[in-house]
Amino acid sequence: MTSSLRTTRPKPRSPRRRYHHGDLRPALLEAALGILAEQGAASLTLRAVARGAGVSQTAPYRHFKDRSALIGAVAIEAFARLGGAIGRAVGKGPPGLPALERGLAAYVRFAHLHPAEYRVMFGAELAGRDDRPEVQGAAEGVFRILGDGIAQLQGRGLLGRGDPVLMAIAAWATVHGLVMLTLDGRTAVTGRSNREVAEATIRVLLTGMGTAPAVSR
Amino acid sequence: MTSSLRTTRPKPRSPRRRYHHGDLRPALLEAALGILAEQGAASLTLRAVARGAGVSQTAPYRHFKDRSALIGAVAIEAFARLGGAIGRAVGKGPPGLPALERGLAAYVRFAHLHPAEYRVMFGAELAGRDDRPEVQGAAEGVFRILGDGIAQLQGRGLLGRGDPVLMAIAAWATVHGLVMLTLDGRTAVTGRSNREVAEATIRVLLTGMGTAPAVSR
DNA sequence: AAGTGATGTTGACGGTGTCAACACACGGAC
DNA sequence: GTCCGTGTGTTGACACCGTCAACATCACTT
Repeated sequence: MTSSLRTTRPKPRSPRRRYHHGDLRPALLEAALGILAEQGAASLTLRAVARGAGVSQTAPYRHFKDRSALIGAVAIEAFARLGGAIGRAVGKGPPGLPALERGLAAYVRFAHLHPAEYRVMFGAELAGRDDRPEVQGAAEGVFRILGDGIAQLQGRGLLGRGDPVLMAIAAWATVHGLVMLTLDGRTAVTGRSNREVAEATIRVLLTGMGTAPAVSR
Repeated sequence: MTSSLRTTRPKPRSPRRRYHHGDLRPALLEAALGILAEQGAASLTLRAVARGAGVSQTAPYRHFKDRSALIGAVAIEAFARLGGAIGRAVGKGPPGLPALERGLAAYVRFAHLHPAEYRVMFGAELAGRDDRPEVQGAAEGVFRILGDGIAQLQGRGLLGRGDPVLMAIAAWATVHGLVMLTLDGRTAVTGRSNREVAEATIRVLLTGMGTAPAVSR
């Protein structure tokens, strides 16, 4: 439950090859991030992570129930960092609609900087599981930033009326789809750059939210 | 290259267990669709498809270079059906913006009706491969419907100005993200129904495209 | 009638997730 | 200080997967 990457290593007591690693869980998550960055999401295998931590292939089972639990832990960390990146982007600069735009751009930038991690966050392994509430919670944390911001802007009359939750979902769907299409190389054939595509898409979204009659509910 | 599901079986000559299947490729694709519908995309394995067609596990290699080629063939078929569904929805009813809205709704409906197939179309196996141009082509076919429609509506002054390609990408990204989030159950916690979510998102999108200053280019 | 190329099968290899049984080592109870 | 229990890591094994090489079958040409 504590998660978080290594901060202070407990006991590097003996110098060489000891039977117990002593700090395996963070080491596994670290190895997972390394694999994601260097080899991509497809190579994120339980055995590869164990190898990366210099440990036997079944050792991870002492810290993660199964492969998808490890994936989930990685996703939770990544969601937290994504939320941090968005929060920082929103914070530094003028408030209001520009802040919302900076937040959305930060979302897209994070995904483009860490494509493999983003794929893990929204990959098939974690899709549609009502177990693993912690992963859902981490995702909701990011979503809440968006929803709160939108509700606030609505209150100041800077966005159209309507259910802020539905509007937040629409915004999330837009940036998520944008990220997925660009990450998958689906927009490459059009000759437009990722930057152009992102700017145009966010502009359409902001325009739509600005004057949207949105929804009856 | 011929693809397409079984239309006329060539020779069911001998009644029982013959060495050569005689019509394997379509049978494999049929089996793949069955697995997708009944067990989901995760179970779409080469061996399972072979079992489904009642054939040895390596028989598919006579018709598909590797697993991802089979996946690609399934995706191509699915893209074609998606395009058909969109075209039909656009065709039946009044033209103009309502037609665009019907097309977008049909896109979302198709994905919700065939979630496993949609996951295959946009799954990690096919993501970001510049080989397999046929899959890219099939996806482009659907994209072109959208782009042409948007350009046409722009010409009639029913949509905002700007690069129609970028606007089409924005629209595609929005519905794709919408589909992904709902398919993955990510919007379930908000308590909003898929229908509500889809309608609100499409409304925001249409509003954004209607008056969007869009893009300099 | 011969044989040739396309189509299926058999057997095998390495890789993967996962489980059961075993080995080690740290910490508290006496 | 010794004993031992529990958490942590290892070994060995199983089933499943994608893939390849070698072999079997069969329809069609000549």
